[in-house]
Amino acid sequence: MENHNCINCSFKSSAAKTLSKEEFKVIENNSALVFFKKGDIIFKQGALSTNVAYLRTGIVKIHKRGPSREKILRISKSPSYFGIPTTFGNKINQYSATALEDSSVCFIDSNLFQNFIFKNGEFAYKLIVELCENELNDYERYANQSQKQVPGIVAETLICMADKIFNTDRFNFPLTQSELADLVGTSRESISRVLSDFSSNKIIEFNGKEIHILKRDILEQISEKG
Amino acid sequence: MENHNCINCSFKSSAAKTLSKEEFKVIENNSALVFFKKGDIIFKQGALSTNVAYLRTGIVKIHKRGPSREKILRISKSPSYFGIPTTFGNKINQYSATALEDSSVCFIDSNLFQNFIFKNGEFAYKLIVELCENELNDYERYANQSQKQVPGIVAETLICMADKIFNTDRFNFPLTQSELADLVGTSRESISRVLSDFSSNKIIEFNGKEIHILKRDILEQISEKG
DNA sequence: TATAAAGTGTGATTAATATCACATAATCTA
DNA sequence: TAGATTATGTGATATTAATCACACTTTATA
Repeated sequence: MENHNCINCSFKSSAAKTLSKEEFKVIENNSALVFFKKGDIIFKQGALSTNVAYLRTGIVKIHKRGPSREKILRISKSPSYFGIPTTFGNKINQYSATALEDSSVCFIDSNLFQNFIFKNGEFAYKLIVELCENELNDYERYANQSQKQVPGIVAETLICMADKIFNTDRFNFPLTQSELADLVGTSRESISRVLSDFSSNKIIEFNGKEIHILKRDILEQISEKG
Repeated sequence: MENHNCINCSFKSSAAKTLSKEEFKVIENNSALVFFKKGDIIFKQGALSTNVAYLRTGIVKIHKRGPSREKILRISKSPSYFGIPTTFGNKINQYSATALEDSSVCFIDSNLFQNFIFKNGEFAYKLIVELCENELNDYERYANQSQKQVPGIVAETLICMADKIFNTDRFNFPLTQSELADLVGTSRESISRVLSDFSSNKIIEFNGKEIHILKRDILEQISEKG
């Protein structure tokens, strides 16, 4: 559970490392590397999906239309696969992916990918392990968030971002407050109030885009209390 | 996405079918079939996990301690695997499983299981597909529930149970109201009130344990509205 | 079968947060 | 750089559902 690099965790590229150089070349030669600007849609819910997406550089959000609004399911930073469930689980994308920073994505043909799974047991096994870790992580967040109040979830999210995406307590926040609301499942206004509150209590510092966690212990306390 | 047989969907045994008779015998001979009574704990969060659990008969709940209460992550009916993520994702169980009805579970040694993945690409591939479907289903429920109010989630849950577990609109409800509260993420009292309300409006009929969906269209409407 | 334990129903109250309304600030874009 | 668009801050109000309290009912168990 240590290799994760996103909120609610996409899996890392460790599976890919089990391929030999030759095998990896086959993948490289048969896949398109595409660059996306911040804000660009990488793939869209409802569209046909025939490729596995592998994030080489950048940060993306995985999101899905809910009954009344958009829900951000996870945020994933490179390197990670992020299109496997939607490609192998269904012919039609069940969620969208959008670049939060300039990003590059390798689209691997799903038949090619399937071939490697068939032929390379170790590769398949690592994929399975990573999908499992992913699921455990979903469960963790799912169990937490349904029992916490807004300040607790926001605190948890900030800590998680610092630890799993940026590896520092000071970073440029990749989301608007509306998006953060869609991630934690609350309203934009509530986010604004919670952040103001954290800020006026000197728990965090933020000016527009940059977040600086000043009192991590208190933030953790708020997160644990709910 | 059609093969599912649980709420928020565990995967079916289709992967196992790709094994030859001989291969399947090896698994059968090296795994223990254990019977559980309603209410028995099958495995427990925090315990060491060295087996993959395959539900042969019965219904189980997968649950996890949250910060303030228990959260039911999914309900799974046979036939299905339900211990893969916790076995391959971590050495320690990240969630518990408890029998909701008398059940029988086949515990397959994880090394043996891993062996089959290594050797049988088709088996591995089907497992991957099913894990992916699982994840998409989690996403679906996750996106829905965070945006619906209690009556909407309860309506959705009842419909889902009727369709995916019992295949009929009249069934013995496998959960207490407290458990249903832990599943949908609300309080026991709210569940009681919502069910009373549905009942007095003749949308459902229920006497203790038996649920009968009388007006499915209205229930669906409530579910969609939120 | 008596007694305990677990589960359920329902009113009153409280608390959290959604919603509405609008002001202000930042940022795109022609 | 002007004007438009998008993002944010904040008060007032409404609403949903949590919590508390307790009666009642069903189910276990000695």
